[in-house]
Amino acid sequence: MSIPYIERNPTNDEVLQMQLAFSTFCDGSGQERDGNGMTRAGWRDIERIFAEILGGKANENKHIFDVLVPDSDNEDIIYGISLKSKQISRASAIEDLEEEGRVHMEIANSPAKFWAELTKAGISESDFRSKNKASEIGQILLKTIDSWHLEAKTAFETQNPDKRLDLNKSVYITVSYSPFRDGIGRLYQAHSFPLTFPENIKWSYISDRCLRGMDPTDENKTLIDWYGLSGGQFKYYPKANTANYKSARFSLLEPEIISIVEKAKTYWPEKWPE
DNA sequence: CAACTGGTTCAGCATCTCAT
DNA sequence: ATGAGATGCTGAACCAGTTG
Repeated sequence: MSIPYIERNPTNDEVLQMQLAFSTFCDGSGQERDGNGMTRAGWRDIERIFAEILGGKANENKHIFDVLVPDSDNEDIIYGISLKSKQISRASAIEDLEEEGRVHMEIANSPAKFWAELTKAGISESDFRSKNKASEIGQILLKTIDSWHLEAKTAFETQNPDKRLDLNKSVYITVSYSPFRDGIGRLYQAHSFPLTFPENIKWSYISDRCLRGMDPTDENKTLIDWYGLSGGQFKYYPKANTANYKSARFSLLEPEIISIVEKAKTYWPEKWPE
């Protein structure tokens, strides 16, 4: 039995499991409020869903890898999953993911870490402000992110000496979803991508604040934005149809909303003081 | 709608405080 | 004086909002 999103596309049944699992969080228990009493799964909920369905476990501690999944044949081989979720603002953008659409990932928000590496390489903020060394900076950003993965691997293998964390098959998984639309609700879709970035990204400043890397397979399309002076967001926009694996699109079912009190009464009908 | 900025939460760490 | 718990700060993680 191979692992969906890491070694193959999920089956129809596995997408159905995901649809139903996501839908449970609409009953009032999800972390995100979603109008008319509904809720929906927030990032922690999503980590748990993937951990359970893929047979792994969720870290829930803001580490690089949110979920760790053992290989189905050899439980000493572990794959890391870095999970991202993103509402795509344009209403029909979720449909566009089949063709030209791109997935939106916020890989990191840690200006301090990036700048530490840049400083080591002799690059200063004034270089950024004067729009110099674009490709040099871009390379270092990518290398920095790469080093986080290596650090995560080393840390894991130090703590679990008989296990191996396989970075080659570890992935980013992005859950993209549309805004709520009448009659449709929200549509969800998951895509998985390798941890490595493509080669030969061309970097240039597109404004005072943003260093941009263009997609080598389409020189007109943005692949990476880095806002080095405002929050340090590193945003990654791979084309959705270049994903390694993906789910079908799915909507959510609307369960009964169960209040916390109702739930408590259900669990402990005799204990609940009326 | 692309380009940018903001808000919230929490871990991790440093510093403070106060009873012993 | 000391050390354990309280307090506070920073940065990293997230999602989303605003602007032209």
